[in-house]
Amino acid sequence: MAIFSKTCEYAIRAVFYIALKTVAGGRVGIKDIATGIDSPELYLAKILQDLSRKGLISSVKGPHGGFFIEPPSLSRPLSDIVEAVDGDSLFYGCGLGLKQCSEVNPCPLHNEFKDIRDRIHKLLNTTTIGEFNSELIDGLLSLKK
Amino acid sequence: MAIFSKTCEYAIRAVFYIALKTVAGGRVGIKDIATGIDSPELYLAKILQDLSRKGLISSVKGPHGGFFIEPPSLSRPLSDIVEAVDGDSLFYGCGLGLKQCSEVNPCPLHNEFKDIRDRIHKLLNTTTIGEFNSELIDGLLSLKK
DNA sequence: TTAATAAAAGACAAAAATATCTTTTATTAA
DNA sequence: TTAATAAAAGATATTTTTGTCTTTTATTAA
Repeated sequence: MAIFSKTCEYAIRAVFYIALKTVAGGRVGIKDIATGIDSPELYLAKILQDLSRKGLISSVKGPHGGFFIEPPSLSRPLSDIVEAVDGDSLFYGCGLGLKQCSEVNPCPLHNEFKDIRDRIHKLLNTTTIGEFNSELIDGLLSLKK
Repeated sequence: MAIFSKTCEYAIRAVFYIALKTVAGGRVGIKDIATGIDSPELYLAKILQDLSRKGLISSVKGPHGGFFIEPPSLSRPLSDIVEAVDGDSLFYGCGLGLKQCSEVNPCPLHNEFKDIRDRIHKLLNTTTIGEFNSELIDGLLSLKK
C-alpha cells in the first residue's frame, strides 16, 4: 500500500506541473500534463475536472485554452488536494480501521499512529502547491517515472 | 485513504486477537476471531490461511483445532505482518508513486516522506505481536468497531 | 457564422480489492 | 471406523479503483 491513492498521486503531480507551467501566466493542455507527469491522459482529465469543480485549479475551453492555477492558489497547502481526492481519513482515521477508535476507546496503535498522522498532516499543511516551482524549473525535481 | 489495506487491518487485528487468546496455550476458531475483531468471517479465513502459509501464525484442523501463535512469534514485529500482506511499498515507495524516485532523482516530497516512512517503519519494527496482550486482557484496548 | 480547438460530461470497460460459497482434507472423539 | 469438527483450497461474486471511449459544450480565430 502506498500513502496516497493512485488518483491522488496523479492529482498532486499534475497540480505541481500546472503550477510550474503557469507561473508565466500561460495555460497547459491535458496532453501536455499527462506526458509531463507520465499518467493516462483520459483518466487524468477526469481527475482535473474534479479539482477544477472544487476550485483548486482553473480551466478554459477552446483554442489556447487549458488548465492553469490562480496565483492565490499557489499558496494553498497540499492537504487541500489530498482532502479533495482521498478525503481526510489519512489525517484522522484509525490505523487499524476501527470506527470508534479514540482516546477513551483506543486501538493498540492509537497513540503511535496519532503521532504519525499528525506529522503527515503537518507536512501537507505546511507545504504549498507553488513552493517547488523554481526547483522544478531548474530540473532539480522530478514529476515522472 | 488509510495507511493499511483493509486486508492488512484485518490481519493485524486478528493476529493481536489470536495472540491474546493463545497466551494460555489454547486455540481459537475463525468464527471466534471474526466476531472478536468484527470482520467478515470467510474473508478473514483467507487472510489467515495466507499468514499461516507464511509461518506467522499456526493452525490445526479438526475438533479443538483452530489458530494459535507459537510463543517465539509473539516477539516478532508488526512489520512482518504488514510486509506479508501489503508488501514493503509503505516503507520504501515514493509518496508520489514515482518508480525512479531517489536521492539523485527526487520527487518534490522525497525528503519529507523519507522521514515519515522511516518513522512508520521504525514504529512497526519495534512493536511486537505480543506486547499488547496484558492491556488487551484488561480491556484497555479495543480490536473491534 | 463557421471551423477548429480543448475541456466537460456521461457512458462504458478492465483490473484490483474485498467478500462469499462450496468442496476437500486433516483431526478428534466416540 | 464413523461422525463430527474445523481449517484449507478452489471457484465465484461484488465493489471499488483505475482507465478508456464518445458526445457535448465553450471558446477562439478566420
